[in-house]
Amino acid sequence: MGQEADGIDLETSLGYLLKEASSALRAAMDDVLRPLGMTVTHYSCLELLAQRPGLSNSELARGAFVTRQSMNVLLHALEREGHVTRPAEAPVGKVLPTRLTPRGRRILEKATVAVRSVEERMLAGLSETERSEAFRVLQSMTRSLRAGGDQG
Amino acid sequence: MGQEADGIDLETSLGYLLKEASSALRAAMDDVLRPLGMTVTHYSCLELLAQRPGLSNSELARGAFVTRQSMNVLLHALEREGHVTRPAEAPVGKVLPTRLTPRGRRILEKATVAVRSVEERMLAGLSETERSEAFRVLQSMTRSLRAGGDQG
DNA sequence: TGACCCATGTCAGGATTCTGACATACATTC
DNA sequence: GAATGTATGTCAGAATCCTGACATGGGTCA
Repeated sequence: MGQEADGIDLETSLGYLLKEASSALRAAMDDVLRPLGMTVTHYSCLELLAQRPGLSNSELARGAFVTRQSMNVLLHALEREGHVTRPAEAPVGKVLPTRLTPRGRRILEKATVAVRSVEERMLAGLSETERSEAFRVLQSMTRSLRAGGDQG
Repeated sequence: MGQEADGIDLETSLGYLLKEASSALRAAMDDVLRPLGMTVTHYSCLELLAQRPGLSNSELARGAFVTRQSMNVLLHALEREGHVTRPAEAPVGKVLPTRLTPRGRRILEKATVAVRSVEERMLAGLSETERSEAFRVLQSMTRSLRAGGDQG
């Protein structure tokens, strides 16, 4: 009610609110990551590698929500800075498994502290049940959106 | 438990989930908007103008989560296509109030139908109480994130 | 009235990302 | 063993967006 055929009320739209929250999160993360010379994609890539060493370029791209090409240039930069290593030749197939260097692991630790503070600030004021509820709802939304994308 | 000082478990991170959901939503909206030759920012701008006619460039930028500069080039494009109109001179100050043309209103109606279908798909499987719960939680997150950003 | 501060619209430059395309490697099928 | 389909890494070009900067208009305060 209140939003007939004349438009979608942005004030009450969950889609708009989702974008708003995501935008605020990105901005907050960028703020705390900037002193470390890192960006959100930077951090995402490193964090993914810490949890699942040996990930390929394509897998990292999917995990960080960017294209293979973007992740490729990022990996080259990280390699140049000595934060990750990739074998010159693929052990099997074309996949070049990427791994963190000690230096990469070190800067990731700093970034993790910063990011965790942001996440805690975001969750401030929410009870434990509200957090798990939000978790389930967000998962449901993502699943439903992905399910429909295959029809085209 | 399970996510001590060695990192943030992306599988259980609400921040990561938020980004994932937002990314899926954007992809789904782009899919249904592409046949109309529109992008998400396009649509956001038109929808904002429909609800609050006379919005300025800067206000539209904030509402669509882009910079003034990006919104400026978008408005020029929309003006060239005859979807919006802006006075040649500012009635007061430097602000140029923007308004939808009948043609802009027409294409917005089509876009609204498409976007509404995406939003309904996203909300499928969620009860009414879950939706309002998600609404409150997302609002709380955004507010908390914004509150801390002013300290720098 | 004048100084100061903030917000706006706009221009130029650079950085980032994406779209499109290609060759290669593995798995599956016949 | 050959053909096909899928997935990967990479290159080139274009589109997009942002950072930095400038001049202008309005409000506040002395």
